[in-house]
Amino acid sequence: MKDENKHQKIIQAAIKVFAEKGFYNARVSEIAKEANVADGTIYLYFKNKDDILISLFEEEFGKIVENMRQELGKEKDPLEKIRRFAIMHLSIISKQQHLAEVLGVEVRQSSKFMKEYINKPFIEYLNLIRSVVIEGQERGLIRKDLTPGVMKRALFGALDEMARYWVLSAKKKHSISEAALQISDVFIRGMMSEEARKNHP
Amino acid sequence: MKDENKHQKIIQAAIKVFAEKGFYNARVSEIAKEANVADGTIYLYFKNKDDILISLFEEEFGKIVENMRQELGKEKDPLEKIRRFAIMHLSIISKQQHLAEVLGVEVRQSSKFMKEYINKPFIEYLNLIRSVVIEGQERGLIRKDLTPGVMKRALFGALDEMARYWVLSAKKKHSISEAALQISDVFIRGMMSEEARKNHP
Amino acid sequence: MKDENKHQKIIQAAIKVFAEKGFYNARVSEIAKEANVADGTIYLYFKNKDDILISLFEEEFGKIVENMRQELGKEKDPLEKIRRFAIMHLSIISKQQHLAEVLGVEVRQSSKFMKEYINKPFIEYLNLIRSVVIEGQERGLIRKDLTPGVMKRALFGALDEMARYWVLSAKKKHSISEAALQISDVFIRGMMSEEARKNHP
Amino acid sequence: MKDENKHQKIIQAAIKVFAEKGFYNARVSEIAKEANVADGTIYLYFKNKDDILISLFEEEFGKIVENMRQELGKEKDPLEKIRRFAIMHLSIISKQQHLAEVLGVEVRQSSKFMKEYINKPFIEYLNLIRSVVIEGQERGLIRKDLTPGVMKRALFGALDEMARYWVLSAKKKHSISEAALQISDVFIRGMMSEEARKNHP
DNA sequence: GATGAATGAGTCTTCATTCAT
DNA sequence: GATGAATGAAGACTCATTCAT
Repeated sequence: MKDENKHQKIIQAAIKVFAEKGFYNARVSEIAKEANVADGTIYLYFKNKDDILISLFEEEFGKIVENMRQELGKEKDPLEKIRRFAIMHLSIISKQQHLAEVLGVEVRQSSKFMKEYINKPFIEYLNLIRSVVIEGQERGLIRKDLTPGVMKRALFGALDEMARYWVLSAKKKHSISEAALQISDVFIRGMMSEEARKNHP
Repeated sequence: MKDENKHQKIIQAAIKVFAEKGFYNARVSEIAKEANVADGTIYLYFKNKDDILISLFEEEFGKIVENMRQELGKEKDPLEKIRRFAIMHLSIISKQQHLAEVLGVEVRQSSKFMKEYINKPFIEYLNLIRSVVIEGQERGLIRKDLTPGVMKRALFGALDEMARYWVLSAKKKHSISEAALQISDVFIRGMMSEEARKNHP
Repeated sequence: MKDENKHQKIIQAAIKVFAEKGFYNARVSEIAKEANVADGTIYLYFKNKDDILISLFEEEFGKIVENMRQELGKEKDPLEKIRRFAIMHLSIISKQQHLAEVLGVEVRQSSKFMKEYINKPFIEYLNLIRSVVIEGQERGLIRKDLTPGVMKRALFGALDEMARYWVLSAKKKHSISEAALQISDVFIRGMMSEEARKNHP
Repeated sequence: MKDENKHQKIIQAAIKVFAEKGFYNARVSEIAKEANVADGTIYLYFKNKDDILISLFEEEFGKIVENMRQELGKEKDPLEKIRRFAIMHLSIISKQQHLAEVLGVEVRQSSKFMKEYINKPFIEYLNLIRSVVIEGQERGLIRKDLTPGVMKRALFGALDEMARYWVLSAKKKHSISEAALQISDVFIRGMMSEEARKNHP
């Protein structure tokens, strides 16, 4: 497993093919072709087809999580962090549609076995929101009656459903960034404490 | 091809098996066994494996949509309707976990061909929310700067992501109905107009 | 097995379906439908699908053999008998195309097991020619160096190949009776003894 | 998909298995076993089971047609060509019995779809006879009242029926080459013009 | 390391046949 | 006898994975 470059080429090819066909309808030979590599070569870099998906997740999603973490670090206000999260999430998706499709779609359908592997970076991603919520509650900006674990899923789900629609629809009616603003706005207003409301626009 | 009862038995068996294994890992023979029916019998009631999933959607999701429509009809206040929607949605899911898994998971991964068939009842369901939002805006209860088409996906996504977690997690930490209340509460507060806020608790 | 009428209805339906689809591509259910009979009813009159074909042969081919035998009986001149055979053979085929297709086509492809049953009436039919040839040789009208067993197959094959073409071709270019005359003429001239040639036109 | 040798091995195995069982009773797995190849390998060289038969025809029958064409080219006398044709036809069959069975039997029963593909070399083969007849007529050696298209089928049918018998019968009573001589003799005498008769033995 | 031809286990689907009504 | 819903054995074909070159 020397050639890091070939590893990447296969991952990128897999993203494309998985996005187009879905994991189960994707053929390993097609990924190989897309990567300009022989079928057998795939097995020098990955244990099996499942492993391609798992690696893809860990690596590509890992980058996104790291990216998002850094971006949120730049903002101090927890309520603003929520807006940033929404905007960035949908921006990532609009920039990497294929990857978004794979992450969004295949997270759910993959067999129970795979879920185990896939969930880790996913939960880490969700917990970025959770931390923001907790921080907001500690600072008195977010209502304390809201469960952070519920909010993280609600916000992620809202954004993600929007993203799925946007990725799959050909027409792209709603501007994706406008959607990000609206959704984050509803969450911010909905979650903010009475106290925060007085100081916020 | 008479026995309506057998059709249902197969659908129910399919819900269980699809929920457990996912569509692609489900074996037709396993559905047959679960339905106490011979493999071949399946093909007296369904064209092929895909057709089982498609029928399942149209029939079972259709019932849910109808149910929800009637339930929302009983409530007059649009903001209350949102709460009801949330509560009912998660209540349906907690009562029909297997079905929820199939609907939630397979909607996304099924091949593009199937999506065509599957989307119809799904969009109808989403549009129940959209109607409520529009109604709320017309009555001045919901901010007019929010796009109904964005809100319907945001609310559905929030609830659905919560549901997925709840269905898949073994421990069921968060009460699902408590989550429904929190999520609907955030959406109601987040979407309500300044005017409505004065009259609402 | 009382209803002789139903037995016939099934045989007739089978002739039609076998002719259209061939034995292996014919579905028992299709024969049943064509015969206006339930699938299961077929098995009250026939042991299995093979048995339909075997019975069909024995009965329908049997009738033809009997018919031909009588017709040949009316003619005294062996050489004329050959002409009659040719004309009648192709006339039967043009009148019962479906049956002809089944007899002609399925005789050959059916499994070895079936051949055993099917061959009997077929050989009987061939032997009608053989008898004529022998008779002709005894009367000095046909060359004695020709083997009757070879001639019977040659004449039958010549007529049958012509028939197959005629049955399968849509356009029916060559008149079938004209073909019968030409073929029998070639055989008569080819087989007749020097002696006979002097007395024949 | 390189190995031309493997393609041939499969074709040869198919000839054997089709001859023994017939196309419909032949199992792909049996052909694979006979060819010392895995089941799946067959599908690297052929699209499907039908395609094996079609390829078999085009390739093997093609060779025979070419062979016969060259052989006939060596003979100048049209009447002699007929004898040669008969002798060669039955000689080919006696040398390649399995192939003969497949060609002779499956030509007729194959589904209408396949016929399209199969007929081409077959018609080409028949037209070798047709050309000889026409040539004979032009040279005044064959009676002009005979339709070449009828004669080609008659001669082929006569030989083919003989061949079928010979191939299928265990005992091989009649010598096949003796039969070829008798049949061609009958056709030659039967078709020759009065003029030719004077000059011929 | 790279290749891609070969493998063969695994599955959907068909359809002749049965049998409860 | 007649029905036709139900059966389940059987087979064509696919495709992830291997391994000789």
